Amino acid sequence: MGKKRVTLADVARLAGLSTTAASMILTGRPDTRLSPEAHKKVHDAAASLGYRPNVAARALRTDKSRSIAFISDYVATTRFASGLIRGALSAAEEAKHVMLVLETGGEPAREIQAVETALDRQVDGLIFAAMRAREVFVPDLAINVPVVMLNGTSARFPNSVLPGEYEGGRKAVELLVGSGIEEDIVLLGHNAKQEEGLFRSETIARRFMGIRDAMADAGLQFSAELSCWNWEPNFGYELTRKLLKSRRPRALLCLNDRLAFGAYQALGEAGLKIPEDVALVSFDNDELASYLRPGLTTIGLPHEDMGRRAVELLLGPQENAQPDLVPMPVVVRGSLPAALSAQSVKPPAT
Amino acid sequence: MGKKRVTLADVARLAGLSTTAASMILTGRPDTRLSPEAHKKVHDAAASLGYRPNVAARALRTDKSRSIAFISDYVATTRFASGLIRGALSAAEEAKHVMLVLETGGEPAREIQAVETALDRQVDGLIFAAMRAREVFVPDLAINVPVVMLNGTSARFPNSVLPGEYEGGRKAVELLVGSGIEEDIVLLGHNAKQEEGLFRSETIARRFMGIRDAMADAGLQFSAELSCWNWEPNFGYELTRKLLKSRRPRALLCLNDRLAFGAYQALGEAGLKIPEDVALVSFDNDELASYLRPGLTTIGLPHEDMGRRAVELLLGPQENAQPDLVPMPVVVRGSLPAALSAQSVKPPAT
DNA sequence: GTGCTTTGCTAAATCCATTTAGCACATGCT
DNA sequence: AGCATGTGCTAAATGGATTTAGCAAAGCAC
Repeated sequence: MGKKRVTLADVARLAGLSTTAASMILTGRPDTRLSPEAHKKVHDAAASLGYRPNVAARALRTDKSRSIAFISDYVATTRFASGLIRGALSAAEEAKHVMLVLETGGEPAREIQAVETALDRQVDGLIFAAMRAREVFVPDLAINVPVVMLNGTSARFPNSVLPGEYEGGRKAVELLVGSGIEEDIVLLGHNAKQEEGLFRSETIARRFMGIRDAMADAGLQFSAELSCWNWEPNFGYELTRKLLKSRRPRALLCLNDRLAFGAYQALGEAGLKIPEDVALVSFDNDELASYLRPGLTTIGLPHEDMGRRAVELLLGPQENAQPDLVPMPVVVRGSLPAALSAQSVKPPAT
Repeated sequence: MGKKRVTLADVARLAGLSTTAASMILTGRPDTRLSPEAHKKVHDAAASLGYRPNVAARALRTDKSRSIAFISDYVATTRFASGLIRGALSAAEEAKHVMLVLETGGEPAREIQAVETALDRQVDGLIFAAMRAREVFVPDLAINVPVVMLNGTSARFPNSVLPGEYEGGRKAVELLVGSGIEEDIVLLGHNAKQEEGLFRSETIARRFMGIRDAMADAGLQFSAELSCWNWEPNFGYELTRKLLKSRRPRALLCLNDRLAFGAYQALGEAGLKIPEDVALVSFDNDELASYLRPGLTTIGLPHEDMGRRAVELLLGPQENAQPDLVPMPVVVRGSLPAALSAQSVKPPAT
């Protein structure tokens, strides 16, 4: 019936020592002067009783809970969030922390709620994750624990983890050039506001910069730039269809995989072969990209690495205050003319 | 500098009452005999100081933490997990609980770890979530809090939340029949072991039963059943391609959206029009299904509802001990000949 | 043997909210 | 007046760990 949990006092009693001694030994204090025999007795007692410390009691005393909060705007609209969460979760587990997940829907009231809830529970750190990389609103509350922005930035909290979009943009162009394509490349998904960093995402602006710089370095120009305000498959489809009425490009550089997916559909209908007639490169490494035939070559968003990195930063020494740029992996599949073989490739040296 | 947190004692002092009184008033005890003035004074004091109770202290005393643990095998391999998590998260928020998310990778050692970690933290309940509905291994530990199995079952813990696969299976067939298709229907993704419930998922067996029963009720038989051991796009593609060499079916009943996706590709290559030449119905309501053209009509897995339901069961009165079957929504898109218009439809009366 | 340091350990305070037991006074009844 | 009952509130114990302050015995120097 009433078998209560084993407490430190029980362990101490069995070991024939004080709770002080037991506590010091089990928490592994360094400067203690307790004898080796005492250590052994306490450890044995703890093991034989199956002692597990009461986390609430410990948190009450120490104000540390070995837990962190992952506060995100959306966890649903995700092929994104789950990667971030998974990476964070795994790093947290390694650091023997648990992770509270909170969702705010981007609503200020819920954001305040979430932060208060987290702080009430003595979390040792906060991660603010945004599903679209952007300047994130962080409620104006006194926060007395470390904060890391994940896939977003905040003026108040300089520590952030972002995808290395500039390099990613460059890589996409380099892939095209590297497979011998040097003319009639069309950019699919151009958006002036995004390029200026005004809409949705600052980091996308860097992706554009990388693309532009690499094009310039290769001495190339896009033969057309197709604009849309949203990067969904039907835009990719419509834009590509319209394009094909007047010309037939050698390659499409798509700003994400869903646009590329739409483009595949339009190319298929037009009877064009990928990559023989038209080659494609894209961004994100959506699950989608591996389902297409041929597989879509894409510069992946390193969500899992980012989540992991955020936790490491959070629990680490809290020094550097510049954004941590996580390299975007190059995932080579069949949508480019051969040269490289298939399979995923980690970011190369350069 | 050292502005500490406001404690209950501070509130009591400001209100000119004892901490006992403050505690009783703030926790909203029903049978208290404290005066209305006392109530007002305490509430005012708490508000003016911005008092927030220390959750650790409360948990220590009451053994309740207003938190639950969501223990899942995989959170990554997900278009699935995120729906479950999101639903659970939102129900937890409504119930003013927080949710710890733990991932085990299906490894027994980590499962034990996860349960211990959760219990150490005084969680008020455990949700064991499986990414594929199945009998789930639950570590053999003393668990003294409610447990709900989510998308899985366990002999030890009868409370579970599962998709209503039998009805879902029926609905898929009824959709085909309802749009006037009565012959030459091919089943894509048959798998004897799954149908017997021996492989991966028990609940899939019920999906098959629903399909078979509804076919029988309509007096129909499949003109072919294409088997494969894995429901990925390339299987759908290859099987459909092979099929098309010898015959041209009127409809494909696909066991999930990814198979259907593969079928779309093969049908497209063969120049067949959907739904005029070949109609499709499928299961899951993957994000994918909405990207296809025409959109894929599919019987959705109600992950979000399931997650939500699991939390409600967990925090509810703990009575019923039979599986809670959450209805699978019918999502009508363009892959069936008209009759019903577009858009998502909630499960109809029958 | 006196005085000082070191070694090995412990008593008691502390973190903060909840809860049990019960006090002091007022009211009602006879 | 005497006793029971009700009202409004509080002192103190409690939960389980960590941590501060410090005690007793042993070792050492001279």
